[in-house]
Amino acid sequence: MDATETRQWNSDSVAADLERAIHEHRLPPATKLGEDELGEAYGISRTVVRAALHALSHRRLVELRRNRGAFVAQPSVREAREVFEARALLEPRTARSAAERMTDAALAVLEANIADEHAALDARQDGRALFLSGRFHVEIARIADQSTIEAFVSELVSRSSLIIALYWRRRAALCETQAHHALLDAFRHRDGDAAEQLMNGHLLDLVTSLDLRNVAQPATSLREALNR
Amino acid sequence: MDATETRQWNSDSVAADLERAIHEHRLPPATKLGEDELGEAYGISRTVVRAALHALSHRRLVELRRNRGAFVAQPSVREAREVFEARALLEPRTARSAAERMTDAALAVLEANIADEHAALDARQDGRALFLSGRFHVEIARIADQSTIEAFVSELVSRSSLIIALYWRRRAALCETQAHHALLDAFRHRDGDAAEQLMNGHLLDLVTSLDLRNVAQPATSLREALNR
DNA sequence: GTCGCCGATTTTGTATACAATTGTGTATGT
DNA sequence: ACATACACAATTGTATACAAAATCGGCGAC
Repeated sequence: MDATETRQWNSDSVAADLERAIHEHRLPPATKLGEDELGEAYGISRTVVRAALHALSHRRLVELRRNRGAFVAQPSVREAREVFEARALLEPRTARSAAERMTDAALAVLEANIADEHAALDARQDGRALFLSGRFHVEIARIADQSTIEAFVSELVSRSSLIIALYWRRRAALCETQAHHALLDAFRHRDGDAAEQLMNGHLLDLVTSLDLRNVAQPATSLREALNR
Repeated sequence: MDATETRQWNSDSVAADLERAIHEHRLPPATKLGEDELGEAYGISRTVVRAALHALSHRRLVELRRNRGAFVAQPSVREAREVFEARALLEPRTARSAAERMTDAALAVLEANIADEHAALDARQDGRALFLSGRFHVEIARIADQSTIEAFVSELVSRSSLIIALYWRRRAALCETQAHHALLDAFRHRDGDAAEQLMNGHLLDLVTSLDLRNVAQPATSLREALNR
Protein backbone atom coordinates (compact mmCIF):
# COMPACT_ATOMS: atom_id res chain seq x y z
CA MET A 1 0.00 0.00 0.00
CA ASP A 2 1.42 3.33 -1.02
CA ALA A 3 0.63 5.20 2.15
CA THR A 4 1.90 8.43 0.68
CA GLU A 5 -0.44 10.91 2.24
CA THR A 6 0.64 13.48 -0.32
CA ARG A 7 -1.62 12.32 -3.17
CA GLN A 8 -5.33 12.95 -3.30
CA TRP A 9 -7.13 9.64 -3.51
CA ASN A 10 -10.62 8.86 -4.66
CA SER A 11 -12.40 5.52 -4.88
CA ASP A 12 -11.33 4.89 -8.47
CA SER A 13 -7.68 5.64 -7.92
CA VAL A 14 -7.62 3.57 -4.75
CA ALA A 15 -9.24 0.69 -6.61
CA ALA A 16 -6.68 1.02 -9.40
CA ASP A 17 -3.84 1.12 -6.89
CA LEU A 18 -5.13 -1.96 -5.10
CA GLU A 19 -5.73 -3.77 -8.37
CA ARG A 20 -2.16 -3.16 -9.41
CA ALA A 21 -0.88 -4.39 -6.05
CA ILE A 22 -2.95 -7.54 -6.44
CA HIS A 23 -1.85 -7.95 -10.05
CA GLU A 24 1.79 -7.66 -9.02
CA HIS A 25 1.35 -10.20 -6.22
CA ARG A 26 2.19 -7.68 -3.54
CA LEU A 27 -1.21 -8.56 -2.10
CA PRO A 28 -1.47 -12.34 -2.40
CA PRO A 29 -4.76 -14.25 -2.47
CA ALA A 30 -6.67 -14.40 0.82
CA THR A 31 -5.09 -11.23 2.18
CA LYS A 32 -7.49 -9.48 4.51
CA LEU A 33 -8.28 -5.97 3.37
CA GLY A 34 -9.61 -4.23 6.47
CA GLU A 35 -11.48 -1.01 5.88
CA ASP A 36 -9.96 0.90 8.77
CA GLU A 37 -6.51 -0.37 7.90
CA LEU A 38 -6.76 0.74 4.28
CA GLY A 39 -8.40 4.00 5.19
CA GLU A 40 -5.51 4.86 7.46
CA ALA A 41 -2.96 3.73 4.87
CA TYR A 42 -4.39 6.01 2.20
CA GLY A 43 -5.40 8.77 4.56
CA ILE A 44 -9.08 8.57 3.66
CA SER A 45 -12.27 7.50 5.35
CA ARG A 46 -13.83 4.07 5.20
CA THR A 47 -16.46 5.43 2.81
CA VAL A 48 -14.01 5.74 -0.06
CA VAL A 49 -12.28 2.47 0.82
CA ARG A 50 -15.60 0.66 0.75
CA ALA A 51 -16.40 2.00 -2.70
CA ALA A 52 -13.03 0.81 -3.96
CA LEU A 53 -13.44 -2.63 -2.43
CA HIS A 54 -16.90 -2.96 -3.93
CA ALA A 55 -15.51 -2.03 -7.33
CA LEU A 56 -12.83 -4.70 -7.03
CA SER A 57 -15.37 -7.26 -5.92
CA HIS A 58 -17.31 -6.61 -9.13
CA ARG A 59 -14.17 -7.54 -11.03
CA ARG A 60 -13.88 -10.66 -8.86
CA LEU A 61 -10.49 -9.58 -7.56
CA VAL A 62 -11.82 -9.17 -4.05
CA GLU A 63 -14.28 -11.35 -2.23
CA LEU A 64 -16.68 -9.63 0.13
CA ARG A 65 -18.09 -11.73 2.94
CA ARG A 66 -20.98 -10.15 4.73
CA ASN A 67 -20.05 -8.84 8.17
CA ARG A 68 -16.62 -10.37 7.77
CA GLY A 69 -14.82 -8.08 5.42
CA ALA A 70 -12.93 -8.03 2.15
CA PHE A 71 -10.24 -10.48 1.09
CA VAL A 72 -8.11 -10.80 -2.01
CA ALA A 73 -9.95 -13.42 -4.04
CA GLN A 74 -8.85 -17.04 -4.29
CA PRO A 75 -10.18 -18.27 -7.64
CA SER A 76 -11.19 -21.92 -7.57
CA VAL A 77 -9.84 -24.42 -10.07
CA ARG A 78 -13.14 -24.23 -11.82
CA GLU A 79 -13.04 -20.45 -11.98
CA ALA A 80 -9.50 -20.65 -13.32
CA ARG A 81 -10.65 -22.84 -16.18
CA GLU A 82 -13.55 -20.51 -16.89
CA VAL A 83 -11.33 -17.44 -17.02
CA PHE A 84 -9.07 -18.99 -19.63
CA GLU A 85 -12.08 -20.32 -21.51
CA ALA A 86 -13.39 -16.76 -21.76
CA ARG A 87 -10.00 -15.44 -22.78
CA ALA A 88 -9.82 -18.10 -25.49
CA LEU A 89 -13.08 -16.82 -26.92
CA LEU A 90 -12.18 -13.14 -26.78
CA GLU A 91 -8.49 -12.68 -27.35
CA PRO A 92 -7.55 -14.62 -30.49
CA ARG A 93 -10.04 -12.87 -32.72
CA THR A 94 -9.27 -9.57 -31.04
CA ALA A 95 -5.59 -10.13 -31.85
CA ARG A 96 -6.60 -10.66 -35.47
CA SER A 97 -8.48 -7.38 -35.50
CA ALA A 98 -5.52 -5.64 -33.91
CA ALA A 99 -3.16 -7.03 -36.53
CA GLU A 100 -5.42 -5.80 -39.31
CA ARG A 101 -5.65 -2.30 -37.84
CA MET A 102 -2.06 -2.11 -36.65
CA THR A 103 -0.28 1.23 -36.96
CA ASP A 104 3.36 2.08 -36.46
CA ALA A 105 2.53 4.02 -33.33
CA ALA A 106 0.68 1.05 -31.86
CA LEU A 107 3.58 -1.22 -32.76
CA ALA A 108 5.94 1.09 -30.90
CA VAL A 109 3.76 0.87 -27.80
CA LEU A 110 3.83 -2.92 -27.90
CA GLU A 111 7.58 -2.96 -28.44
CA ALA A 112 8.11 -0.63 -25.51
CA ASN A 113 5.91 -2.86 -23.39
CA ILE A 114 8.00 -5.92 -24.21
CA ALA A 115 11.18 -3.98 -23.50
CA ASP A 116 9.79 -3.03 -20.10
CA GLU A 117 8.92 -6.67 -19.45
CA HIS A 118 12.52 -7.65 -20.11
CA ALA A 119 13.84 -4.84 -17.94
CA ALA A 120 11.59 -5.91 -15.08
CA LEU A 121 12.68 -9.54 -15.42
CA ASP A 122 16.34 -8.53 -15.45
CA ALA A 123 15.76 -6.47 -12.33
CA ARG A 124 14.15 -9.47 -10.66
CA GLN A 125 10.89 -7.54 -10.35
CA ASP A 126 8.69 -10.53 -11.04
CA GLY A 127 5.50 -8.80 -9.96
CA ARG A 128 6.07 -5.90 -12.27
CA ALA A 129 6.95 -8.25 -15.10
CA LEU A 130 3.71 -10.12 -14.59
CA PHE A 131 1.78 -6.87 -14.59
CA LEU A 132 3.42 -5.74 -17.81
CA SER A 133 2.82 -9.11 -19.39
CA GLY A 134 -0.86 -8.63 -18.70
CA ARG A 135 -0.78 -5.10 -20.02
CA PHE A 136 0.44 -6.48 -23.34
CA HIS A 137 -2.81 -8.39 -23.73
CA VAL A 138 -4.96 -5.44 -22.75
CA GLU A 139 -3.05 -3.19 -25.11
CA ILE A 140 -3.90 -5.50 -28.00
CA ALA A 141 -7.60 -5.10 -27.29
CA ARG A 142 -7.10 -1.36 -27.15
CA ILE A 143 -5.37 -1.40 -30.51
CA ALA A 144 -8.23 -3.45 -31.91
CA ASP A 145 -10.31 -0.41 -30.94
CA GLN A 146 -12.75 -2.46 -28.87
CA SER A 147 -13.09 -0.76 -25.52
CA THR A 148 -15.83 -3.11 -24.35
CA ILE A 149 -13.74 -6.18 -25.04
CA GLU A 150 -10.75 -4.34 -23.59
CA ALA A 151 -12.60 -3.98 -20.29
CA PHE A 152 -13.39 -7.69 -20.22
CA VAL A 153 -9.83 -8.65 -21.12
CA SER A 154 -8.49 -6.30 -18.47
CA GLU A 155 -10.62 -8.00 -15.83
CA LEU A 156 -9.69 -11.47 -17.07
CA VAL A 157 -6.00 -10.61 -17.12
CA SER A 158 -6.08 -9.38 -13.55
CA ARG A 159 -7.95 -12.48 -12.47
CA SER A 160 -5.40 -14.56 -14.34
CA SER A 161 -2.73 -13.03 -12.15
CA LEU A 162 -4.51 -14.40 -9.09
CA ILE A 163 -4.80 -17.77 -10.80
CA ILE A 164 -1.09 -17.74 -11.53
CA ALA A 165 -0.37 -16.90 -7.91
CA LEU A 166 -2.33 -19.94 -6.82
CA TYR A 167 -1.70 -22.55 -9.49
CA TRP A 168 1.55 -21.68 -11.26
CA ARG A 169 3.56 -24.84 -11.70
CA ARG A 170 7.05 -23.90 -12.80
CA ARG A 171 8.17 -21.03 -10.62
CA ALA A 172 10.94 -20.24 -13.08
CA ALA A 173 11.00 -16.98 -14.93
CA LEU A 174 7.93 -16.26 -17.02
CA CYS A 175 8.95 -17.56 -20.40
CA GLU A 176 6.01 -15.85 -22.00
CA THR A 177 8.14 -13.16 -23.58
CA GLN A 178 8.87 -15.62 -26.38
CA ALA A 179 5.18 -15.81 -27.20
CA HIS A 180 4.87 -12.06 -27.03
CA HIS A 181 7.77 -11.65 -29.43
CA ALA A 182 6.14 -14.04 -31.87
CA LEU A 183 2.90 -12.09 -31.64
CA LEU A 184 4.77 -8.87 -32.22
CA ASP A 185 6.21 -10.31 -35.42
CA ALA A 186 2.75 -11.19 -36.64
CA PHE A 187 1.61 -7.67 -35.83
CA ARG A 188 4.57 -6.22 -37.72
CA HIS A 189 3.48 -8.09 -40.82
CA ARG A 190 -0.17 -7.18 -40.25
CA ASP A 191 -0.79 -10.91 -40.38
CA GLY A 192 -4.21 -11.45 -38.82
CA ASP A 193 -4.23 -15.19 -39.35
CA ALA A 194 -0.91 -15.64 -37.59
CA ALA A 195 -1.86 -13.31 -34.76
CA GLU A 196 -5.08 -15.16 -34.09
CA GLN A 197 -3.37 -18.52 -34.13
CA LEU A 198 -0.41 -17.39 -32.02
CA MET A 199 -2.70 -15.86 -29.41
CA ASN A 200 -4.71 -19.05 -29.28
CA GLY A 201 -1.59 -21.10 -28.75
CA HIS A 202 -0.23 -18.65 -26.20
CA LEU A 203 -3.37 -18.96 -24.08
CA LEU A 204 -3.30 -22.74 -24.36
CA ASP A 205 0.33 -22.72 -23.21
CA LEU A 206 -0.65 -20.60 -20.24
CA VAL A 207 -3.36 -23.01 -19.15
CA THR A 208 -1.11 -26.04 -19.49
CA SER A 209 1.51 -24.31 -17.38
CA LEU A 210 -0.98 -24.31 -14.52
CA ASP A 211 -1.65 -27.13 -12.10
CA LEU A 212 -5.42 -27.32 -12.27
CA ARG A 213 -5.96 -30.77 -10.83
CA ASN A 214 -8.94 -30.85 -8.56
CA VAL A 215 -7.06 -31.00 -5.32
CA ALA A 216 -8.53 -29.32 -2.30
CA GLN A 217 -8.45 -25.57 -2.19
CA PRO A 218 -4.84 -24.46 -1.82
CA ALA A 219 -3.11 -22.07 0.51
CA THR A 220 -5.87 -21.84 3.06
CA SER A 221 -6.22 -22.69 6.68
CA LEU A 222 -8.26 -25.62 7.87
CA ARG A 223 -10.73 -23.25 9.42
CA GLU A 224 -11.24 -21.49 6.12
CA ALA A 225 -11.63 -24.78 4.29
CA LEU A 226 -14.39 -25.86 6.60
CA ASN A 227 -16.19 -22.54 6.39
CA ARG A 228 -16.30 -22.83 2.63
CA MET B 1 -39.64 1.89 -8.75
CA ASP B 2 -41.24 -0.57 -6.39
CA ALA B 3 -41.60 1.70 -3.43
CA THR B 4 -43.00 -1.11 -1.34
CA GLU B 5 -41.61 -0.30 2.05
CA THR B 6 -42.40 -3.79 3.17
CA ARG B 7 -39.34 -5.50 1.71
CA GLN B 8 -35.87 -5.22 3.21
CA TRP B 9 -33.51 -3.81 0.60
CA ASN B 10 -29.77 -3.95 0.41
CA SER B 11 -27.43 -2.54 -2.23
CA ASP B 12 -27.43 -5.74 -4.29
CA SER B 13 -31.19 -6.15 -4.37
CA VAL B 14 -31.69 -2.48 -5.18
CA ALA B 15 -29.17 -2.76 -8.02
CA ALA B 16 -30.96 -5.85 -9.32
CA ASP B 17 -34.31 -4.09 -9.11
CA LEU B 18 -33.01 -1.05 -10.94
CA GLU B 19 -31.30 -3.20 -13.55
CA ARG B 20 -34.53 -4.98 -14.27
CA ALA B 21 -36.37 -1.67 -14.55
CA ILE B 22 -33.77 -0.45 -17.01
CA HIS B 23 -33.82 -3.74 -18.90
CA GLU B 24 -37.61 -3.54 -19.23
CA HIS B 25 -37.45 0.07 -20.44
CA ARG B 26 -39.36 1.34 -17.46
CA LEU B 27 -36.34 3.57 -16.89
CA PRO B 28 -35.38 4.83 -20.35
CA PRO B 29 -31.89 6.08 -21.26
CA ALA B 30 -30.86 9.43 -19.77
CA THR B 31 -33.27 9.16 -16.86
CA LYS B 32 -31.87 10.97 -13.86
CA LEU B 33 -31.45 8.69 -10.87
CA GLY B 34 -31.29 11.03 -7.90
CA GLU B 35 -29.93 9.58 -4.70
CA ASP B 36 -32.45 11.18 -2.37
CA GLU B 37 -35.29 10.30 -4.71
CA LEU B 38 -34.31 6.64 -4.88
CA GLY B 39 -33.55 6.47 -1.19
CA GLU B 40 -37.02 7.70 -0.39
CA ALA B 41 -38.59 5.37 -2.95
CA TYR B 42 -36.93 2.31 -1.43
CA GLY B 43 -37.05 3.53 2.13
CA ILE B 44 -33.29 3.41 2.60
CA SER B 45 -30.49 5.91 3.04
CA ARG B 46 -28.36 7.36 0.28
CA THR B 47 -25.50 5.13 1.35
CA VAL B 48 -27.17 2.01 0.02
CA VAL B 49 -28.46 3.77 -3.07
CA ARG B 50 -24.98 4.99 -3.89
CA ALA B 51 -23.57 1.48 -3.65
CA ALA B 52 -26.26 0.22 -6.01
CA LEU B 53 -25.65 3.02 -8.51
CA HIS B 54 -21.93 2.37 -8.43
CA ALA B 55 -22.56 -1.30 -9.10
CA LEU B 56 -24.72 -0.45 -12.10
CA SER B 57 -22.13 1.99 -13.39
CA HIS B 58 -19.59 -0.84 -13.41
CA ARG B 59 -21.95 -2.71 -15.72
CA ARG B 60 -22.23 0.42 -17.86
CA LEU B 61 -25.96 0.59 -17.32
CA VAL B 62 -25.64 3.83 -15.39
CA GLU B 63 -23.38 6.73 -16.12
CA LEU B 64 -21.98 8.60 -13.14
CA ARG B 65 -20.97 12.19 -13.71
CA ARG B 66 -18.97 13.68 -10.91
CA ASN B 67 -20.95 16.15 -8.82
CA ARG B 68 -23.83 15.80 -11.24
CA GLY B 69 -25.40 12.49 -10.41
CA ALA B 70 -26.35 9.17 -11.96
CA PHE B 71 -28.22 8.72 -15.23
CA VAL B 72 -29.41 5.70 -17.12
CA ALA B 73 -26.70 5.20 -19.72
CA GLN B 74 -27.05 6.20 -23.35
CA PRO B 75 -24.74 3.89 -25.29
CA SER B 76 -23.18 5.57 -28.30
CA VAL B 77 -23.39 4.06 -31.77
CA ARG B 78 -19.83 2.97 -31.35
CA GLU B 79 -20.53 1.31 -28.02
CA ALA B 80 -23.54 -0.39 -29.57
CA ARG B 81 -21.35 -1.94 -32.24
CA GLU B 82 -18.80 -3.00 -29.63
CA VAL B 83 -21.41 -4.70 -27.48
CA PHE B 84 -22.64 -6.83 -30.35
CA GLU B 85 -19.07 -7.49 -31.43
CA ALA B 86 -18.37 -8.90 -27.98
CA ARG B 87 -21.57 -10.92 -28.01
CA ALA B 88 -20.59 -12.34 -31.40
CA LEU B 89 -17.33 -13.58 -29.89
CA LEU B 90 -18.86 -15.07 -26.75
CA GLU B 91 -22.31 -16.38 -27.48
CA PRO B 92 -22.09 -18.61 -30.55
CA ARG B 93 -19.46 -20.90 -29.10
CA THR B 94 -21.17 -20.81 -25.75
CA ALA B 95 -24.37 -21.93 -27.45
CA ARG B 96 -22.40 -24.83 -28.93
CA SER B 97 -21.17 -25.83 -25.48
CA ALA B 98 -24.69 -25.57 -24.13
CA ALA B 99 -26.03 -27.80 -26.89
CA GLU B 100 -23.40 -30.41 -26.15
CA ARG B 101 -24.16 -30.42 -22.43
CA MET B 102 -27.92 -30.03 -22.77
CA THR B 103 -30.10 -31.91 -20.30
CA ASP B 104 -33.83 -32.41 -20.27
CA ALA B 105 -34.16 -30.20 -17.23
CA ALA B 106 -32.27 -27.40 -18.95
CA LEU B 107 -34.42 -27.81 -22.05
CA ALA B 108 -37.51 -27.44 -19.92
CA VAL B 109 -36.20 -24.18 -18.51
CA LEU B 110 -35.59 -22.79 -21.97
CA GLU B 111 -39.01 -23.91 -23.15
CA ALA B 112 -40.67 -22.27 -20.17
CA ASN B 113 -38.72 -19.10 -20.90
CA ILE B 114 -39.99 -18.99 -24.47
CA ALA B 115 -43.51 -19.66 -23.28
CA ASP B 116 -43.21 -16.72 -20.90
CA GLU B 117 -41.94 -14.56 -23.73
CA HIS B 118 -45.04 -15.38 -25.76
CA ALA B 119 -47.30 -14.74 -22.81
CA ALA B 120 -45.71 -11.35 -22.23
CA LEU B 121 -46.04 -10.41 -25.89
CA ASP B 122 -49.69 -11.47 -25.93
CA ALA B 123 -50.29 -9.35 -22.85
CA ARG B 124 -48.65 -6.39 -24.58
CA GLN B 125 -45.96 -6.32 -21.88
CA ASP B 126 -43.18 -5.39 -24.28
CA GLY B 127 -40.70 -4.56 -21.54
CA ARG B 128 -41.16 -7.89 -19.85
CA ALA B 129 -40.88 -9.68 -23.18
CA LEU B 130 -37.59 -7.94 -23.87
CA PHE B 131 -36.31 -8.87 -20.43
CA LEU B 132 -37.26 -12.52 -20.93
CA SER B 133 -35.72 -12.51 -24.37
CA GLY B 134 -32.45 -11.46 -22.76
CA ARG B 135 -32.82 -14.05 -20.04
CA PHE B 136 -32.90 -16.70 -22.75
CA HIS B 137 -29.38 -15.77 -23.79
CA VAL B 138 -28.07 -15.67 -20.24
CA GLU B 139 -29.68 -19.02 -19.51
CA ILE B 140 -27.75 -20.58 -22.38
CA ALA B 141 -24.47 -19.46 -20.84
CA ARG B 142 -25.63 -20.89 -17.53
CA ILE B 143 -26.42 -24.21 -19.16
CA ALA B 144 -22.98 -24.18 -20.77
CA ASP B 145 -21.74 -24.13 -17.16
CA GLN B 146 -19.61 -21.06 -17.68
CA SER B 147 -20.42 -18.65 -14.89
CA THR B 148 -17.71 -16.19 -15.92
CA ILE B 149 -19.01 -15.96 -19.47
CA GLU B 150 -22.53 -15.88 -18.05
CA ALA B 151 -21.67 -12.73 -16.12
CA PHE B 152 -20.31 -11.08 -19.25
CA VAL B 153 -23.31 -12.12 -21.33
CA SER B 154 -25.65 -10.87 -18.62
CA GLU B 155 -24.00 -7.47 -18.71
CA LEU B 156 -23.98 -7.37 -22.51
CA VAL B 157 -27.63 -8.38 -22.70
CA SER B 158 -28.67 -5.63 -20.32
CA ARG B 159 -26.63 -3.12 -22.27
CA SER B 160 -28.24 -4.43 -25.46
CA SER B 161 -31.58 -3.49 -24.01
CA LEU B 162 -30.43 0.11 -23.74
CA ILE B 163 -29.15 -0.06 -27.28
CA ILE B 164 -32.50 -1.37 -28.46
CA ALA B 165 -34.24 1.45 -26.64
CA LEU B 166 -32.13 3.97 -28.52
CA TYR B 167 -31.60 2.47 -31.94
CA TRP B 168 -34.38 -0.03 -32.59
CA ARG B 169 -35.64 0.48 -36.11
CA ARG B 170 -38.83 -1.47 -36.52
CA ARG B 171 -40.97 -0.83 -33.47
CA ALA B 172 -43.12 -3.82 -34.31
CA ALA B 173 -43.30 -6.79 -32.03
CA LEU B 174 -39.98 -8.41 -31.31
CA CYS B 175 -39.86 -11.12 -33.92
CA GLU B 176 -36.94 -12.77 -32.18
CA THR B 177 -39.02 -15.59 -30.84
CA GLN B 178 -38.56 -17.28 -34.21
CA ALA B 179 -34.82 -17.33 -33.72
CA HIS B 180 -35.21 -18.60 -30.19
CA HIS B 181 -37.45 -21.42 -31.39
CA ALA B 182 -34.87 -22.41 -33.98
CA LEU B 183 -32.17 -22.42 -31.31
CA LEU B 184 -34.35 -24.52 -29.08
CA ASP B 185 -34.68 -27.09 -31.85
CA ALA B 186 -30.92 -27.28 -32.18
CA PHE B 187 -30.64 -27.72 -28.43
CA ARG B 188 -33.24 -30.49 -28.51
CA HIS B 189 -31.11 -32.39 -31.00
CA ARG B 190 -27.92 -31.60 -29.07
CA ASP B 191 -26.65 -30.16 -32.34
CA GLY B 192 -23.70 -27.97 -31.40
CA ASP B 193 -22.90 -26.94 -34.98
CA ALA B 194 -26.43 -25.76 -35.61
CA ALA B 195 -26.65 -23.96 -32.28
CA GLU B 196 -23.42 -22.06 -32.90
CA GLN B 197 -24.47 -21.07 -36.38
CA LEU B 198 -28.01 -20.12 -35.38
CA MET B 199 -26.76 -17.97 -32.53
CA ASN B 200 -24.34 -16.25 -34.84
CA GLY B 201 -27.09 -15.51 -37.31
CA HIS B 202 -29.44 -14.40 -34.57
CA LEU B 203 -26.94 -11.83 -33.31
CA LEU B 204 -26.30 -10.60 -36.85
CA ASP B 205 -30.03 -10.19 -37.36
CA LEU B 206 -30.23 -8.17 -34.16
CA VAL B 207 -27.51 -5.77 -35.28
CA THR B 208 -29.03 -5.27 -38.70
CA SER B 209 -32.36 -4.50 -37.08
CA LEU B 210 -30.71 -1.48 -35.47
CA ASP B 211 -30.20 1.93 -37.00
CA LEU B 212 -26.54 2.50 -36.25
CA ARG B 213 -25.83 5.29 -38.69
CA ASN B 214 -23.60 7.89 -37.14
CA VAL B 215 -26.22 10.50 -36.52
CA ALA B 216 -25.89 12.82 -33.55
CA GLN B 217 -26.63 11.51 -30.12
CA PRO B 218 -30.34 10.80 -29.86
CA ALA B 219 -33.01 11.56 -27.32
CA THR B 220 -31.19 14.16 -25.27
CA SER B 221 -31.86 17.75 -24.37
CA LEU B 222 -29.98 20.56 -26.00
CA ARG B 223 -28.34 21.44 -22.73
CA GLU B 224 -27.08 17.88 -22.26
CA ALA B 225 -25.83 17.75 -25.83
CA LEU B 226 -23.80 20.88 -25.31
CA ASN B 227 -22.33 19.73 -22.04
CA ARG B 228 -21.12 16.54 -23.66
C1' DG C 1 -34.55 42.49 -25.10
C1' DT C 2 -30.53 39.74 -24.56
C1' DC C 3 -26.32 38.46 -22.43
C1' DG C 4 -23.57 37.75 -18.50
C1' DC C 5 -22.67 37.67 -13.65
C1' DC C 6 -23.57 36.46 -8.88
C1' DG C 7 -25.97 34.41 -4.94
C1' DA C 8 -29.35 30.85 -3.18
C1' DT C 9 -30.72 26.23 -3.57
C1' DT C 10 -30.18 21.71 -4.68
C1' DT C 11 -27.39 17.65 -5.17
C1' DT C 12 -23.39 15.06 -4.72
C1' DG C 13 -18.84 13.75 -2.10
C1' DT C 14 -16.86 12.61 2.24
C1' DA C 15 -16.45 11.84 7.11
C1' DT C 16 -18.18 10.29 11.26
C1' DA C 17 -21.40 8.27 14.59
C1' DC C 18 -24.17 4.53 15.78
C1' DA C 19 -26.23 -0.24 15.21
C1' DA C 20 -25.69 -5.00 14.17
C1' DT C 21 -23.15 -9.02 13.48
C1' DT C 22 -19.29 -11.98 14.05
C1' DG C 23 -15.34 -14.02 16.36
C1' DT C 24 -12.86 -14.82 20.60
C1' DG C 25 -11.77 -15.58 25.21
C1' DT C 26 -13.11 -16.78 29.70
C1' DA C 27 -15.64 -18.73 33.21
C1' DT C 28 -18.37 -22.33 34.89
C1' DG C 29 -20.36 -26.73 35.28
C1' DT C 30 -20.13 -31.56 34.52
C1' DA D 1 -10.15 -32.01 31.16
C1' DC D 2 -13.62 -30.92 28.02
C1' DA D 3 -17.72 -28.81 26.46
C1' DT D 4 -20.96 -25.18 26.66
C1' DA D 5 -22.64 -20.62 27.46
C1' DC D 6 -21.99 -15.95 28.06
C1' DA D 7 -19.86 -11.55 27.59
C1' DC D 8 -16.53 -8.59 25.42
C1' DA D 9 -13.92 -6.85 21.58
C1' DA D 10 -13.40 -5.96 16.88
C1' DT D 11 -15.24 -5.18 12.36
C1' DT D 12 -18.65 -4.35 9.09
C1' DG D 13 -23.46 -2.26 7.69
C1' DT D 14 -26.23 1.80 7.72
C1' DA D 15 -27.70 6.42 8.63
C1' DT D 16 -26.84 11.08 9.18
C1' DA D 17 -24.26 15.44 9.30
C1' DC D 18 -21.35 18.42 7.07
C1' DA D 19 -18.53 20.22 2.99
C1' DA D 20 -18.01 21.07 -1.81
C1' DA D 21 -19.64 21.50 -6.27
C1' DA D 22 -23.05 22.50 -9.78
C1' DT D 23 -27.49 24.15 -11.23
C1' DC D 24 -31.02 27.60 -11.36
C1' DG D 25 -32.93 31.94 -10.61
C1' DG D 26 -32.85 36.82 -10.49
C1' DC D 27 -30.54 41.11 -11.14
C1' DG D 28 -28.04 44.38 -13.61
C1' DA D 29 -25.46 46.08 -17.71
C1' DC D 30 -25.24 46.82 -22.42
